[in-house]
Parts: sequence; structure tokens; C-alpha cells
Amino acid sequence: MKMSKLFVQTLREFPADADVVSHKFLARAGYIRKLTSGCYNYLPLMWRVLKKIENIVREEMDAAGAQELLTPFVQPKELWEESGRWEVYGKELMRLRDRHDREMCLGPTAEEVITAIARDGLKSYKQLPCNLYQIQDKFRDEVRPRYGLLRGREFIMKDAYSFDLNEEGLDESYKVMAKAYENIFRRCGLETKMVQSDSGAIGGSVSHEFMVITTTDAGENDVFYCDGCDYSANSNHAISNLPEADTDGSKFGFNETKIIDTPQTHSIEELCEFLHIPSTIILKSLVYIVDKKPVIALIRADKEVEETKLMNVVGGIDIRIASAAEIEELMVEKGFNAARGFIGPKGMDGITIIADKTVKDLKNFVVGVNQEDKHMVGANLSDIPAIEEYYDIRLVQKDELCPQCGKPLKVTRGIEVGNIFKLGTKYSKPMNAVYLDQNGKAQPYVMGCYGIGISRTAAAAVERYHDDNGIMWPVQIAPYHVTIVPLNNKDELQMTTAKDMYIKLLNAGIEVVLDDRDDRPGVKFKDADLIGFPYRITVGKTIVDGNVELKTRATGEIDTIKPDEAVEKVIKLVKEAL
RNA sequence: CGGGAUGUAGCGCAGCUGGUAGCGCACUUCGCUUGGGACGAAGGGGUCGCACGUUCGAACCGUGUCAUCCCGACCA
Repeated sequence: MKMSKLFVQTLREFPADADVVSHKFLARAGYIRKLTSGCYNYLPLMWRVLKKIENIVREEMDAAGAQELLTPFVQPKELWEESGRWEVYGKELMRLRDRHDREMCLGPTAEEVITAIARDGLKSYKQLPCNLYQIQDKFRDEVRPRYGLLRGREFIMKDAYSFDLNEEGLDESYKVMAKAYENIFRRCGLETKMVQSDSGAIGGSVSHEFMVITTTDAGENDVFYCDGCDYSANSNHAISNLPEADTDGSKFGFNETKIIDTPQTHSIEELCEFLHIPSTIILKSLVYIVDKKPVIALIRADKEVEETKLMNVVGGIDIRIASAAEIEELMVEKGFNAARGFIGPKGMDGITIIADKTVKDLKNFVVGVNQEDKHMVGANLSDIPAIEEYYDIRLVQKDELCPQCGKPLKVTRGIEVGNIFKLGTKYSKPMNAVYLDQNGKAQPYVMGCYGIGISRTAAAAVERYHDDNGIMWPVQIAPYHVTIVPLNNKDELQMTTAKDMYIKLLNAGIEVVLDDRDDRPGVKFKDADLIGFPYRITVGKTIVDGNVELKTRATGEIDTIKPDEAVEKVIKLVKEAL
């Protein structure tokens, strides 16, 4: 490709609406252009990157025995009613009506559609196991799209679905996919961590996420991991053991149960300061609204509630902390007069109360009693409504102890590029998707599903590999492997040398861009760095001595060598990487 | 959903005490230059998001609307 004909417009400045590194560089280097909020045009350079990722995914999925197909982007309401998700999926599901007023949606995922396909085609145990996948646009109407390609509304996803005879078969399919995912991300030049995670709206029992560990702030997930063993988990799923802490209020003089004045202590910090106590002897009561109904969560006050865990315990879909107004409403309903800071579980009959495991060990603690400017001190579990079961609804924090080996846990940010779920019969049962076993008896498929964000993977690669000057693509997914830059177009020797190398590289199957533009060297260098060609061959004045320069984008390393050597070296480097 | 802000050329911005639009980059042509986003000259490109109102006159004032971005969504 000649640079003069390549469809790309690099910008001297970052677009004003870009916030994270990948968005900034992809927009500035001419890879993407926003069409509307959360939806991006993939321009020719971007499309080449995406196709490369897709092809790696295809090869590895095919090698793992999966079969590719393609389903429509628009899906009918009826299928979603079969699985029950039409009601529960929420606002992320982009719903629409056609001219006949029939309801449908844009596919955010395709469990229903592919389960329906399987149920028509997989009638016998002899046909199982089976794994079907597609690479397709998905649409999720995010509350707030942001971070460019990392959290768009429309995005490209590979989604695969496995159908097995039983749990053992699923375990095997799951392992095969986990291995395929490792291969895929390695071949994309990306280091990933496979971490335990919550299964969220897709449902199911076991799930893992593949995270690209990033130093930029674009990582949306906190990943806890252990240096001492292989434990690692998303914060929405992580568990830990707690270090020793003072949880008995008698050490701080609370030996008898009484209600005392604690004026203006609306926060835990203020309460600690007022009473001269650590937060570890306070029972914190948080009011959440889960699916429009109040739920009170109890936890030791130095710890935070992990909302996903709480939601899983309650069994809701939508969760948020209650507003001041909602708390007031609840207080009025229960006949109390207290604002945030003074809420407690006592007297909250009829309200769901969920207690964290940290509550169990509290003795002679401090707790709100739904009276403004007052707290109960020296309280014990007998002083609050009986708690039948203690759950883990706690957000793990750094330096808590690994649940497997006891070492302090570490935390890092990660971008989720892939996830795998064991679904079991969550979809096959309600959708009556069954096969006949050896005895002629109908059995629901035991399913798994496996996603990879193709466009997100590309963005994650930029987050991971860039410097101040631009992108540093891994060779495997770079839009082109190498650019040849003659510094002065009017210098005949430079141009003929550059063109000669260009032809040789093309003939060797290398993806090469010849920068034939009549621009000054600085312009060409800046663009080459910004776009992120893994290799750059510069043909400058040194050509009179028979030398060109081969520069490696990622390392900045420069070789001064003969043109033919440069050609050979690039061929070798690229072939090795692929 | 709540709050904040912004919509003026492909990109980044100015103009906003009302008088019919400008700068830098990019683009076209010519000259000159050629190892890290040169320089000079001459050009092309905009119903100032949209609608309604106020006014002799609106990018500018008012109302509404749409869009975009950011922050937050209450840790008691």
C-alpha cells in the first residue's frame, strides 16, 4: 500500500471528547471515528486490526472443534420470553418495534437464538458435544457509554455456546475453551490473567474472565491476586480471610448496653472520632434499593459492601444505594425519625436484612437505633433482630489474606477481554432444548458460553502498548507490519531503493506501506509512530554508503544495515511473530 | 436517573457588551525546503446543532428541543 493512497487522516491534536489512551490514539491516528455515542466507524486501518484478531479467534476456535455460524442482529421478543430474560434483562436490552408493532431487540448476546438453533438441530446424544460460535456485532444500551471502544454500545464480539450431555462434558468443554482463550490472547500478543468472576446477567454457576492487566486508568475492573499461589478473582467475586482486628467493644469501655447521644455523627469517621473508637467495633447499616424494594445490609463498619454479592444473595436484578429521600420515606413508614448515620436494623420488621459474616464476631458493638443523634453502645447480637444466616457480601480490600494460602492479596486494574461461563441448564430447561439419550429419554443440554470482545481486545492492546508518540502494536495484530520511509522523495537513489525494498517485501507476503508522500521527514516519522507500525525502514542520506535504518517501534532499537538485509530481517521477524 | 458543561469548516479553538464569521492544523496550486509535525504566496470549504421568539437586524439575547462530553448515583 502506498501511504499517499491509504485512507487515513492523522490529527495533530487529540479529539476533545476522547478520555482514555486507546480512544485518544485510535481517533487521532485515524483508526476510528465516532458516529454517535458509543458507536464507532472502524476505518480501514482499524478494520485490518479487527480482522486480524477475528482470524486468530477463528483459527483457535476451529482448532478447538467449534463451528462458526452467523445469526441475525435483530432478535424476536418471543425467544427472550421463553428464557424469561425479556422481563429481567433491563434497560441495556435495546428494544424496538417493527411496522406491525411486533416487539424485538438488538442482540446483546445470543444464548436464546443459538439455543433455539441447537434445539432444532441437535436431537440425539450422538450429535453431542457441539460448540457453535459466531463473530458478530452486539448492542448493549449502556447507561453511559465511555472509554471509546472499551465500553461502546455497539461492539464486535465472538460468542460461542457449547452443548453437552452432562456436567462432566461441560467441564471438558469449559477446559477446552479456557485453553483456546489462552492461545488466542497469546497469539494476539497480549498477556492475560484468567480470574474467577461473578456470572452476572448471563447467569450460571462458574465463570472466569480473561483480563489484560493495564497500568492505565482504563481498566474497569479491580483484580485481586496472590503472589503465593494461583488465586485471582475479580473484585465482584473475590473472597479473603481477614487479619486480626479488635471486634469487642468492651476493650473501649462498652460493657453495658445503653443508648447514648452521638450528635452530628453522620459518617463512620465522625462517629469514630466522637467516641474515640476504631471502626471495627461498629455495626454499619446500609439501605439499598433492590428492584425498587429496600434492603438493609449489615457489615462491620471498616468494610464495604460488594453490591454484586449482595444482589446475588437477595436475588435481584437492579441494585443501588438508597437516596436520602428514600431513607426518609422508609423511616416515616416504620415510625422513626432518623437520617443517614443513625440507621439500624432494630424495628425494621418486614424489610429484608442481610448480614455479612463480619457481623457474627462483633461484641459490645456500636449500632444505630433509628434515632437522630443517638447510637446504642455495648450492643450484642441479641439486641438486634435475629439473624438466621451470615453471608459474604463484603468487598475484598488490598492486603486482606488469600483464601487459599493466607498471603496478603494484591490488587491491580484489568480490562476484561474475554469471559467463559458454565451455564448448565439455565437456558435449555426453560426453552425446552433437549436431546434424546440412549434410552430415548429427553434431556436438556448442559451448556456453556464463551465470549471475546474483539473490538475491546484491540483497544486493550493499545492501552497496554503505547508511548507518548502513539501506538505500539504487537506485530500479530498490527494493521501493517512495516513502513518504508524515503526521507526525500526527490532523491532518486532513496526512492528507487525504497521502491525496490517495497516490491521485495510485498512479494514475500509482508504487509508493507511505502510512505511516498512528498512531506518532510518529521511528518512521516510522527505518523509512523502514531499509527504504530511495528517496524520502520528509513531510507535517508546514508543510502550513499549503501545503508538504511531498521527501527523497531516497541523498543526504539535501530539497526543500520544494507537494504537487502533490512528486507530479510523484516521478513524473518514478522514470520517469527506470526 | 441527578448534577455540570459544551454544540461555530474535517480536527482543535476564538468571536457571544446584537450589525450577517475568524485563527491554527488539515486540504488545493505555485515557489522553496527535506533526519522528528518547515517557510512564503495565492486559494477552496461553514444554513454558527435545530425550532420558535425578541429586534430594523441574532452565532451572540430569551424559551424550547436535540445531540455530545464529564462528574455523581449518596458507603450512613
